[in-house]
Amino acid sequence: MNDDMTGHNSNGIIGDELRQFIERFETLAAERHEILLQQREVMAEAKGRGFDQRILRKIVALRKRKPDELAEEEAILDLYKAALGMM
Amino acid sequence: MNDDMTGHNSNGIIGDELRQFIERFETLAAERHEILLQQREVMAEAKGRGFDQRILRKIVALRKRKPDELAEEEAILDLYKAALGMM
Amino acid sequence: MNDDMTGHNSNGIIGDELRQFIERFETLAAERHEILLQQREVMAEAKGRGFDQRILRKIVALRKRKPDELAEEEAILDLYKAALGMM
Amino acid sequence: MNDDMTGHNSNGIIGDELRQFIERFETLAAERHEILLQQREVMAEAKGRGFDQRILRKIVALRKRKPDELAEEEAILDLYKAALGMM
DNA sequence: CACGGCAAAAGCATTC
DNA sequence: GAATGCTTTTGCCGTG
Repeated sequence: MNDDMTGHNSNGIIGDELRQFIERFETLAAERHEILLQQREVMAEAKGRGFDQRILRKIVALRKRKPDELAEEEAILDLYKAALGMM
Repeated sequence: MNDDMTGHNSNGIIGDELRQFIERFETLAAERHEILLQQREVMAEAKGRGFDQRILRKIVALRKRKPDELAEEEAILDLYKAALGMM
Repeated sequence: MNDDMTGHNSNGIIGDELRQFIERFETLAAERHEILLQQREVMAEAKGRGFDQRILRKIVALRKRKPDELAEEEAILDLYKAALGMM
Repeated sequence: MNDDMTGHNSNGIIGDELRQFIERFETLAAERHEILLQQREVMAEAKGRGFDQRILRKIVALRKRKPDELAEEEAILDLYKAALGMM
């Protein structure tokens, strides 16, 4: 903004340090975004090969979860369904 | 599915309670949907009067963000100055 | 902004009409938000009665879907699981 | 689970292809997570240098929104004028 | 007018 | 308990 030496603005030593942290952070954010786009590409390619993207994501989510937690949730869901006469 | 005489497919007290929560939730969801339809009507009417729906939605979005942003902008400036030891 | 008669700003006839559409739309949006809050209350109450909110939402989602679509998706999911040796 | 000799739990060509898409996706997800950790390191380092993490994140968010908003603001103004027949 | 893609909202879990 | 990031859902739009 200006180049005075008062330190009362973002061009002082403190400001420079702050700026560096922010820029490092933003660079990493950009990389993350880049990878996100690559993930979309993978999904698009899979779709092009005839797979159902929605279900692929379900599979990925399933693989990430602990088997016993998964079983637990299934059990409760069945319980509720039974209570509602949905089975 | 069962042989109780309540006329509901729920099984037992728990099932009834569960069903009530779900039905209340679904009723509210239906109301929300109803209002959504009214919003579409407003948009359709505006369109009939020669306005561009896309633009209207942008204006609404902008108006919504504006107050937040003003407040945020102010807050951030103060925080920023504090972080730089300017206060 | 001003009260001239050029029609070149948002206080002319056209501007008034535009404003009315926007305000009607925003009012409806506020109502929708209000109902959303009520839905959250229902869920909170159910949780207080010992039900699992996450699974309640799953039930609601299940009830909304067409049975045959549901079966179809289940089938594909099982197919993929089998292909991956997850069963 | 099966008796093929590939050393994979996949069943058949389709399973292999499916597995590849999923693993590529998961690898990218892991990379994304890795970068997230690096972002946290940057923040931690900044904190160690006396900056307030909450403020830093706000600044980043503000910087991110700014360009978008400027562009949008401009666009909306033009659209708005067009909608009002001012062009 | 249905359908799929895309953008925005909301729910959920996690982290600080 | 506030805030961040991720996932899922929702709503909108263009195309066939």
